[in-house]
Amino acid sequence: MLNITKCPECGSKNLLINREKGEVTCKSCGLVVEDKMVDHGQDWRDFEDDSGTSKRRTGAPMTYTQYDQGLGTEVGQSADLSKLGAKDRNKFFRLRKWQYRISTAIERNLKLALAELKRVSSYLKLPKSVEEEAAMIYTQAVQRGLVRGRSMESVVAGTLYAACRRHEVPRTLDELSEASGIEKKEIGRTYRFVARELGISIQPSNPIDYIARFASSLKLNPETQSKSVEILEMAQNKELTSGRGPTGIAAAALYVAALMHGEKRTQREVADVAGVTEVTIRNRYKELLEKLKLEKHIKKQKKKRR
DNA sequence: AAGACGAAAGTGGTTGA
DNA sequence: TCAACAACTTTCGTCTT
Repeated sequence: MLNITKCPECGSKNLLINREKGEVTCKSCGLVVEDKMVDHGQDWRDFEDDSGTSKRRTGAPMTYTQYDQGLGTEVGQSADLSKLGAKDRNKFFRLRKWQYRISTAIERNLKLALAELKRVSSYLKLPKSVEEEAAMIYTQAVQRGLVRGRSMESVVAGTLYAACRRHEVPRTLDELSEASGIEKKEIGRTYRFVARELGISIQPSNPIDYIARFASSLKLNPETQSKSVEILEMAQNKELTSGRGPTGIAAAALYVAALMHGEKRTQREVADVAGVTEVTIRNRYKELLEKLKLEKHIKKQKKKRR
């Protein structure tokens, strides 16, 4: 299982193996090479923070991407209906009607939603474990009636966003938006709502989590990549990262690292892959330089004329 | 000519009264 | 519910390479 050494997509040997998440990701092109080593039996970490009612999972592994998790029941067909008296027959019909109403409302929704979920997930090349988690969250959301008043698609997008964050493979709201066709702010809204209602605790996403993906779409060297991670860690120690958009910081760190390693990328290039503007990069970049005293590493001459 | 820089005004979201 | 606020964007003029 772990004898993969090369990315089948781009041939790079620069693979990132994450045993905890059970994934092998290509750092060069972002392809998820292998994600089948997941043990679904213990994939579910505590679903809520330590306080309060925990929904720790027990029992046999289930797959949430199957819309009824294989647990559906049905009131029987009308095979031996003739044996029943009129009263029983009425009861039978009533029961089946109820069963029909309950099951169709929830299950049909789930079926549709999970299809949409899979579509978006594969569009974004998300690992299976994320997809599973998103499906699980969505299922709970439906059962709690949280979808009411919201479009199914936006809730799907929101749960996917949440699942990505929990698995530390964050996608930006923009990417989710592009993949799902739902407006960014709508996704953010439903995401927050669902997260709050289900008591999912999600820490603010870490800029470092974005580095690998951004670096590979910019075709930067691994050294540059690890340099930018270093920069980010320093920045975090100096509390430069709080309150700032993680993508902006990640972009700036990448930009600086690229300069230091002579792999120059324009601000525009970096800005594009990170989904921020050049101005934001400049601001973060400026802060990084002065707060981290990195000036000496970059050839620079200051000249002011007016 | 393209990239980098910075000022100023505008936008959407969060927060606290 | 509303206003203040911070982060980020858009736009644009200027400087640098």
